[in-house]
Amino acid sequence: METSERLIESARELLWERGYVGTSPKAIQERAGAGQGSMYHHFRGKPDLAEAAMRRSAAELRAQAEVQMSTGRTALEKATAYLMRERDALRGCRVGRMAMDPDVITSAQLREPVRETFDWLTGHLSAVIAEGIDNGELRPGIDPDDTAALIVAVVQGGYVLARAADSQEPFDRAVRGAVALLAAQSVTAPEA
Amino acid sequence: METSERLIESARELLWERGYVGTSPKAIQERAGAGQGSMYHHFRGKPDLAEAAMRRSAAELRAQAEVQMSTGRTALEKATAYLMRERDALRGCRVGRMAMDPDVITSAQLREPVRETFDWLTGHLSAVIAEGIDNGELRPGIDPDDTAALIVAVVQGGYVLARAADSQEPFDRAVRGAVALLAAQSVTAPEA
DNA sequence: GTCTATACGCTGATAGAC
DNA sequence: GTCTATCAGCGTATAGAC
Repeated sequence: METSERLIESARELLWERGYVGTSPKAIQERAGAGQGSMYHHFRGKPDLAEAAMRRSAAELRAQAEVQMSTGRTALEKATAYLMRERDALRGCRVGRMAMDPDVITSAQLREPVRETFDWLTGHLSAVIAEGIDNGELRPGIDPDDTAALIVAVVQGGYVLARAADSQEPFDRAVRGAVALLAAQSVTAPEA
Repeated sequence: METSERLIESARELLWERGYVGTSPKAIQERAGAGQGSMYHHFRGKPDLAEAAMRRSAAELRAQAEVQMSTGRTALEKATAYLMRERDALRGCRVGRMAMDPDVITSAQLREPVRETFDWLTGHLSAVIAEGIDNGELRPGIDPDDTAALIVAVVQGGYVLARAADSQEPFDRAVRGAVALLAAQSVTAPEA
């Protein structure tokens, strides 16, 4: 693999494990097996390399979400497929984690890929819900945008609970809780 | 205010703004108006001071949650009161934020107050839901533990969405989405 | 209790040789 | 493209005077 590739992949891993503030250029170089000069030849500095790494992780997340959201036939199946995808809750979300980093959130350059990703994700889920309502599959009482935000938030918040507990369990519970409440909105299941 | 108090309060603010990895002893001292020696006289080091600060924030969070969960009469009112409490979504949760910090999560000493807090919180919400089901107020189809985890996760995940978007809106949407789905579980509102 | 002095490795770069 | 200096400042303390 090329040096520039290895730097991006190393940055992706370290940003996932330690966040932006907790990741030093030196650590990235060591993991990539590259020297100082090499990194500064390919990238202007830490923010540039981090942006490249974050954009790649964001693209990966979108690709995965697209698979899940085209996995089911009904809106409920699609939303459930997104929620129930297997996730290592203790590792958390490569993209969502960045939102908690002070230096990412105060930099327009670094926040932008994060913003785009969640915008895209909630937008697509909202469309799925809206279609389900139009179909007559879901009760019209729920708001598509609110419900989409809820779904994405449950996953992101589930990571917080899992890491606090040092256990996958609260993540799985939160997701199951959301799936159960959504299922009750199906017109074919009038009772909870 | 005593020096030791000022150190704890400064640490609380900085941990909230910048996380554990992003907060240096020096920055805490400067904000507290205290010297190096002063801090190391009152605390053994950064982890000790951080633990004191986190335990105080955890106690504060529990006290607030107790107020909200005794605010309503019915289970639905209590859960809704917890969800709808006014929150500055862009600042996030003082306790939940710590769960994303690599040095907190890998230290038993620092993770413990975070674990306790979410344990306590989900436990109490679960009891509220269970009581609502026993009362006949809520449909018996939902699991109290799963639903409690969902409620806590929505709030924590809402912070992620808000910070990613640099806007309060997605947080409010996620919370409203959760409130709407919960309300549909009330036996007095058979339809969504 | 608080202060200043000292220490050593790390952070995030730049410069210039190869 | 990659490597090895070199750098000023920060991070996280410890020691000892006052």
